[in-house]
Amino acid sequence: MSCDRALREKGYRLTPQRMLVIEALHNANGHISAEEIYEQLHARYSYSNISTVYRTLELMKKLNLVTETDFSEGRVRYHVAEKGRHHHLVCRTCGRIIDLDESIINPLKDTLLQDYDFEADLRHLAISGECHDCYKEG
Amino acid sequence: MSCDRALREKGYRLTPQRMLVIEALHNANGHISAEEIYEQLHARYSYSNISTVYRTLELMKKLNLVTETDFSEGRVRYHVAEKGRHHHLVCRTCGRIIDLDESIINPLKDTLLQDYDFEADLRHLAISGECHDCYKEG
DNA sequence: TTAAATGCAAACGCTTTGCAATTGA
DNA sequence: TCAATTGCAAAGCGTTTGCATTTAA
Repeated sequence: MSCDRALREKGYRLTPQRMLVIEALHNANGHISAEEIYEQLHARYSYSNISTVYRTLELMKKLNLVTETDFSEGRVRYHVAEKGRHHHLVCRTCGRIIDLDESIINPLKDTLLQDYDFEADLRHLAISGECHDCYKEG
Repeated sequence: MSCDRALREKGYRLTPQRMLVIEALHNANGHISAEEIYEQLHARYSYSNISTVYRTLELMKKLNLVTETDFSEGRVRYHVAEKGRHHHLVCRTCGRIIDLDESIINPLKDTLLQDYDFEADLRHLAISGECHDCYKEG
């Protein structure tokens, strides 16, 4: 279901600002920060505000329409939930981000459930480390 | 090797402030925040400052004497490296933290290295989710 | 003696909030 | 109509920084 409809169905208003935030999220290739969303919003709607972006993102998180990932950059990045679950390998040296399929993590998820009775929420994991090129040199 | 000696050997001074920061880290049962370290430091050394705590922690991170873990609390927590590597399951509902042995994560680490040529830094992973008691009720 | 380390106060960067004005349904 | 939403400005919070002063070695 589209984010637009999801908002409406829960009784929330679909304002121009919210539409543009949703559009920025969808157009983003990869993960996008609140600041970047705001830049796009502001370019098309100059009398808009970053607090609206944060409020919209908070709402969308609550409705499970976006997920939040912390790449340890001092700010958090957002991603539309419906684009699928995947994970990230973040190279601490060159900054490269390698996408990782959910299936790689599933064995761990299963172990945690069986051995620890813990239902892990592994929707967007960012694993830090070093990529091949960088640790070859280090 | 003790943190005190490690600092000395690298040519850094062992100030009273640094000793108290190290002591707070060692006495901490589990993970401790900069603010909590500062409270202990300040109680014994009233003319001390939180910026010293941050500077000491930064130095100790650089020397691999402490590790940093983000429990998504809006602040980061520290832990002496020599106390051993372990991971955490954080229940998003009741806040309970379950310690997890490193060995649980090793298969994933191996997979990432073999399949992705990625040397993952999994020294202190915090995995969010729900513990048995909470997801039984949810 | 002197470079390293500290205290202080101010700045920083991301995020949140109170409130009056606006607006979607 | 009128509660939901917004813009604005200011605050909040953890963390960092510039600089004069102090201090460990």
